[in-house]
Amino acid sequence: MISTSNITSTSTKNISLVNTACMACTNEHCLIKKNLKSPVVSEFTKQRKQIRCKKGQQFIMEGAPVTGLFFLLHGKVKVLRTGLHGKEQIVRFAKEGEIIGHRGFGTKETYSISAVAIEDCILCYFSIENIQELLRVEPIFTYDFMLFYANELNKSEDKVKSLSQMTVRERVIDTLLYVNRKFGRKSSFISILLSRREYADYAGTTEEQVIRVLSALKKEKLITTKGKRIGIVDISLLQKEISEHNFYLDS
DNA sequence: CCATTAAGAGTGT
DNA sequence: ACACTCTTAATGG
Repeated sequence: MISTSNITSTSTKNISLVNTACMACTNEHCLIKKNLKSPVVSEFTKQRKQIRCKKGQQFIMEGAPVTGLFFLLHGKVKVLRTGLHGKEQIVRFAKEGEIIGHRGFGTKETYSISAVAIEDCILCYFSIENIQELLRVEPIFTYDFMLFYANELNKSEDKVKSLSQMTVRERVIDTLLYVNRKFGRKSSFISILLSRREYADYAGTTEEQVIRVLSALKKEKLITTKGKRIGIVDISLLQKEISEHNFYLDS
């Protein structure tokens, strides 16, 4: 679950931020950072624990008792649920500023999802007791939190729709647009490294299907590839292909 | 630095 | 889904 073992991060890109205080944090989208002007929230911040997580490391295990809530300070994470046949379904990807583990929170006493780092990560962690206390006493924060939940619910309903109504090709395209929107591009390639398998796990298909759709898109000059990297050439054509079916989602 | 090996991409059946 | 080839990344001398 929570990785206590934290090998001091070595070679990989300087993640040398040591105990970045919330005050100095640059994640403007973080719900805590956003509400720091509240003295209650600011005081609460002292309960924060910082956890480092290496690429590939799992820090939330589906089915394990809920202990707290994670805020992603740095890095990228995939959130997944193990399907009936042992297949993993990627529910969403997360980047800096996002909350992870919120679903096992409330009535549930175990996490309903797993979370694993797809890059070296730094996580901010708060125990469930601390968060609950904050939610009880600070309505401004609670309100933001509620908005966040409402939004999450929308997205997951949209995801269900896309999985059940789109063709494989459309789902792969939808996935490409989603990661492109979320992580952006760097020198004409989507700035995240995902295996074809991971694209498949998000799109709800198999690795082979993804590879085939990708090479078809490549032939049609809609995307380019270089190893694992994928670059979108004609984003509007891809969007069009999905929006024509009225399934273009902004999740 | 090069050579070996492992992992992942891509394709045909 | 499986088997196979090819490419690229990781490892170790």
